[in-house]
Amino acid sequence: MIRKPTIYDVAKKAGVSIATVSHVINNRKVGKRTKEKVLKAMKELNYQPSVLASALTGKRTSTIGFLLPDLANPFVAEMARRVEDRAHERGYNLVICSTDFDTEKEALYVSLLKQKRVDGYILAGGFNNVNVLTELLDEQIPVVLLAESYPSLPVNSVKVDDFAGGYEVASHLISLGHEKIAVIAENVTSSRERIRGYKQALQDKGLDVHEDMIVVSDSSVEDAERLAGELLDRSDSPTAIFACNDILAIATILAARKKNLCIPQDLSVVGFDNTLLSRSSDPPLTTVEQPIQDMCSQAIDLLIEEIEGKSKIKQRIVMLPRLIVRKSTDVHRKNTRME
Amino acid sequence: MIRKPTIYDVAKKAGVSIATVSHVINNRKVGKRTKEKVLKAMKELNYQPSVLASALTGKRTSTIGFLLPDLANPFVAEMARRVEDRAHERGYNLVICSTDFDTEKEALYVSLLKQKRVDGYILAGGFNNVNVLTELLDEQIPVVLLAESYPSLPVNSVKVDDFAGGYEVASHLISLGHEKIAVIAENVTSSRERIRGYKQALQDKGLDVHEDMIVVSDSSVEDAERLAGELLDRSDSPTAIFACNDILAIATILAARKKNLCIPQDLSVVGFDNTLLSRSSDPPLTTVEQPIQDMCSQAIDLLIEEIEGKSKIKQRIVMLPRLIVRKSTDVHRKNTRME
DNA sequence: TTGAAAGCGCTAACAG
DNA sequence: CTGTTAGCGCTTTCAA
Repeated sequence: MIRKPTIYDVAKKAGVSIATVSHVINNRKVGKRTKEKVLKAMKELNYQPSVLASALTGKRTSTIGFLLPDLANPFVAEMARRVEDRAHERGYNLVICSTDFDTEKEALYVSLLKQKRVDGYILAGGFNNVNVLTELLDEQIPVVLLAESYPSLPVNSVKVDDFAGGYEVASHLISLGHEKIAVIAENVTSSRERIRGYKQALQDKGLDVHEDMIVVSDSSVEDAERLAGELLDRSDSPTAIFACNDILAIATILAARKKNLCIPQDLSVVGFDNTLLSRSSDPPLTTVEQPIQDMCSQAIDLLIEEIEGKSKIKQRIVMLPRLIVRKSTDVHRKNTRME
Repeated sequence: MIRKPTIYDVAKKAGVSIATVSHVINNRKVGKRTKEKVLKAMKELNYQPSVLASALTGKRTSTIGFLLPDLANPFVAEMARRVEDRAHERGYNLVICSTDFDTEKEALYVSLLKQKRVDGYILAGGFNNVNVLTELLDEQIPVVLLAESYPSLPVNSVKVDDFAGGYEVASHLISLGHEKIAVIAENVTSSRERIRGYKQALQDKGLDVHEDMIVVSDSSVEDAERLAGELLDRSDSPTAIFACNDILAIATILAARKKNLCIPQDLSVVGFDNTLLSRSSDPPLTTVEQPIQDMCSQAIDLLIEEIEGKSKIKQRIVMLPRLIVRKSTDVHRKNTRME
């Protein structure tokens, strides 16, 4: 393997010192003529500066650590894509780590990324390890939370108003005449917020909240399908189910299909996230759209401001979600399932 | 920001030289007692070696560059997840770049990753820039192609037998009585192979191949939907459509739905990849399963063997796909659309 | 404007 | 077994 050209090679070829080459790399004041010589030498040698070496002297690595629960989840994958796009636009690379909501993995990956000296972190969608987060904050390492937030911690975050989302979903269902509305949630903050919104809507409309109508899944399709099935088997089964994300909603539909229930006639189902899944499912899913693109750009922008030291004030950005009504919800028809 | 402890700090605290510390880090022969002292010092200081510094002296960065077409594609996202898992198991991180099949982005990202000295590359699913690939190979940088291959180049690759997949799909459709079978493809090698298989099956069954029944999309849902629509508008419209991936198949279904065609009664549709989409769609999609997990582990393992210099013989691994028949295909009923 | 030289944190001979 | 020391490729004073 042939050795890559270094700054010394360029310097020699251009007949200048390495300091001068360094100056042109970082385009500082250099004589026009010398600059040209250096540029020419760089081109001829096909020289590419080593990020490692320059980072070692204190400069940035231009890479961002992106921790997320599971890349295989379409909503998460789409976030990743948007984050990546913005990061690249700004000149940063992304190293991605799926944590599966596992606090140990979270700690492990952060530790690894620290050794690689990433410039900052985006923690997305359900980062559970508060210790690690606090540590990062204490060490003044740039962090922004995406699609979640820790109200008690001074940390940048970007998310939708999950409470409002939950509220809208429940209101929609109630306006359709549903009263027995179950919820399938995940064990993450955003789900909890959505549930809060759901409860608030019920109360505002004078309906009772039944805690046993709220179940928490481990985020897998299988588990959600099982839970939905159980819900539907109850004597007092719900006429509508609010799934806290589209995958859970799809699982719910699969469960209902197994029991020969028609959607939306026998059961209304609402998802969350407006992923590709919600358009392709049968029937197309009523769901809640998050402004993913904006959220992700903002998150990266916030992070980079902090990395580049341009701002020190922490921000909590909350965007508004939007209910998208498709075919999986309909008016509740009394007696429909009384045969 | 407090300075992170370095090897010098550990050495001083343990009362030994930095060389000794280095030895215990890379666990080489060190006296039991001294080793303990060093370990203790490291723990107390919460010391973490700098990957940058050690990489600068010639060691690995333990990070792999992963170029893929688009993370937002569910099949690609799932590959990414599997690759990531295996990479982490083996102690490597992944930096991910979506190229959108754009040769310039491909070149740009590889160039950036070179500057960061990643140890090797996984190029997935449609890497078009042969120059860049050749360059990598010439520089003896470890590379493995995932879900694609360049038969003419000496490079490791792992993929399914796309030809066989296409052959199986077409055979399935033909056995159902279809004769006018269209194809919606992407402009990538795997699609071309699948088309070859499709053509072979037609020929083997004594059917004519009509090139105008094969259309190529730009991989977006919108474009595929448009193309499918056009196909269905033809006077001599197909009774079955083979979409070269599940997203294209979903788009086809959407297009058919718009024209009030029932699937599979009026039109059979087959996808490829067996993503979550194919299970959740309506009707559930007949599709071809790729052994993603195996492919991805193998790809990483191959790459790491090469990185760690354990093997120099290039391999081309081809796995067998499996047709999964669901509800989107049915026997062709003559006259169905003759009203 | 340009250059000499001292690091950045670690590894790897080479000595002892 | 442990320590000394010369780099790895680049940035950055400080002089010239």
